[in-house]
Amino acid sequence: MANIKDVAERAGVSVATVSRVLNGNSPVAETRERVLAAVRELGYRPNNVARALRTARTGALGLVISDLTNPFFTELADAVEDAARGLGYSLVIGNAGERPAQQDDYIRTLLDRRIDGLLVSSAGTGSAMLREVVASGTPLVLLDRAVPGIDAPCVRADGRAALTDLAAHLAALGRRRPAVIVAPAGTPTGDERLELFRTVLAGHGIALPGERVGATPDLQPSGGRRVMSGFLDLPEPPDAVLATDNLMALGAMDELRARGLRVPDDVALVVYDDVPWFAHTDPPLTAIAQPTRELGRAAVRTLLERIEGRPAESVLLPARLVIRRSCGERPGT
Amino acid sequence: MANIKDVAERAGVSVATVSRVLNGNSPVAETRERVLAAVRELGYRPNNVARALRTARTGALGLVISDLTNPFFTELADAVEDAARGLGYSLVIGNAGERPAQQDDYIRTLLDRRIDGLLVSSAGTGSAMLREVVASGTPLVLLDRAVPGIDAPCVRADGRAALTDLAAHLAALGRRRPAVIVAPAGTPTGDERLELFRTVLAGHGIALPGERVGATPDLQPSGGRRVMSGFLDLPEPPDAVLATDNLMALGAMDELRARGLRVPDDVALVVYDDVPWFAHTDPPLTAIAQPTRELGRAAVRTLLERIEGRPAESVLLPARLVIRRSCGERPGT
DNA sequence: CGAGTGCGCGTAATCGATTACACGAGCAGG
DNA sequence: CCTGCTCGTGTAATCGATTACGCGCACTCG
Repeated sequence: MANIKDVAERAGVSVATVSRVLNGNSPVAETRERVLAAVRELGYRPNNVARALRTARTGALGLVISDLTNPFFTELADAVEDAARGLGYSLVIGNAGERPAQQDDYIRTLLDRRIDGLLVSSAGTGSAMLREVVASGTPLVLLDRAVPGIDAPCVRADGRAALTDLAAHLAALGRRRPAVIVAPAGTPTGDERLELFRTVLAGHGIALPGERVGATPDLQPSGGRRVMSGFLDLPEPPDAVLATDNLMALGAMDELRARGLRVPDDVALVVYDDVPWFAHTDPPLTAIAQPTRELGRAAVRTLLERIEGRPAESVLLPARLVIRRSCGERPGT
Repeated sequence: MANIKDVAERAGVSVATVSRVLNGNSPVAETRERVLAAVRELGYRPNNVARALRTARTGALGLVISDLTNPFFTELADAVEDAARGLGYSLVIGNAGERPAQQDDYIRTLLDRRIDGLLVSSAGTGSAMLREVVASGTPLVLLDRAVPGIDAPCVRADGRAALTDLAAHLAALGRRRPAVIVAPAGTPTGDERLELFRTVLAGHGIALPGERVGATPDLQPSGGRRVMSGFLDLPEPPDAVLATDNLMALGAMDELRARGLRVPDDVALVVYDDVPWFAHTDPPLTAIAQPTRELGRAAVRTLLERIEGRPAESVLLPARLVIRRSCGERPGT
């Protein structure tokens, strides 16, 4: 591949001039056309590695995502990628697969690659590497999941309004025995969503006893199914179930179908995360939609603030309740 | 951040020695411990940008994927990422969103970044940049979609056996009027799947007339729904429908439900691509499962062959039919 | 005891760009 | 006509690593 020296020779100028023409940092006159012609003829493209070494800017962002195959994170990654490209950055992606050790591995690799900034939706809460990132001075923005003790802006969705609406929705439909399938303890979002929901339910005089809260070992369908099975075996089974993550809801539906129960007639079902598929299930699922693409965009924007040395705030975007048919007909519909 | 010079000073040796200790290329004796100690104390990590410049190896692979939000490609990307990491490579990802122009953009960026190798599941068939990649000598492997005129190994799934099984399955269940929802013309996989299916159906004396072949403008659910609607309006509507890509099947199901038709009683439904969700729909969908993760692994393996200068062959892995309940009960079940 | 061998290490070139500094030419003002 | 700008360009340092080459020392062997 042609390098800047080849171009300089062909145009009969120095490498400095070529660089200046290409970067437009300082005015260049008559040689300009000759340089551009040489560039065209040789098909020259600047070597980004060399440029990165000299300028200490790689033009790449790192994204460490907790689980790429989870549709919520897929969409988030897609949005981040899109936003990054729009701003002229490439994206180096790492999938932690919900394993903190692998996450640390990735962060290390990304730091070694001297990415300009890092986005992390942390798998665990006690990452030593995250601390190192902060110490290294690499701009960091947390995505979807805050990590206590890490001084970095966090971009995520606020479920309060949506959960408040949901509680009202369920109350209006006469559901009095809600249950929640939560992510394993330690996943910050799970616990938080549970507590919020409990609080807003209380506002309607509806209790959420511990027996109707079931944690899964992971975020997979199988766990959702097991928890749902436990709920249905209770002397007083729930009449409405909220799954705090999307995949778990699938398993929950399987169990309901296997027992011949119907949604929403026998049990109402609500999912946290509105992945496109949920509009196509039978019945279409009422869901709490996080503004996924906006989160991705906001995260990149926030990261760029940090990269450019400006202070950056955490961002909290409201999630909203999308009412479909899995809780029963809306009153007045 | 500390660099190799800092380490050398602290250990009282030259930078060459530090490099040698760290890379183990040539024997180093007594100073070894001092160097390692200095590395530890300073928290030194080699700068990958500088290393890449010098060695002309970045340790990064590029993946340009046609549509990251399509579950098939999500899983493929995940598998590629996993395999790449396992071999010590990072992955720079680009989502073409089925737009050839954006794909070319990405390929260009990746070449500029001097990635060691490139994986592309091409959005279009006439990419000028792909030609340039080959010309540039950057190792290239095509993924899932072959591109005519591009001399690079292609890793994809062979649906012949699965479609043969499917034809037999449908024939055994007495379905005589199959239909196919295909991807827009120009998507190589779509056309190929259609022709294969037509051929194997003929083996059972079943025809696939043009009126029961419907193309969608994109791979989205809405298109699938429109095509299905057209099928159902035919004087002789189909009794079995194959969707050649996963998302289109969702729309097709929507249309069936909207018309009060039942799967499989009224219409059998089969999907190309077995995304995990299909096991959780009602009814669970019979699908043609591509060996997605194996494809990802094979692609990375093939790319590495090319990177290391060995010749590499195309890979064709068999897809298989996963029978669930969307075509009716299996005879003998 | 001297020459040869090999090991361990330092010096310096190199990868391909950016950019500080200097220099020559052209031009304006006094 | 000389001084001093400005403008355009070249020279060379620099980013942080790897690595070819060479040197000195210790050891071995004749």
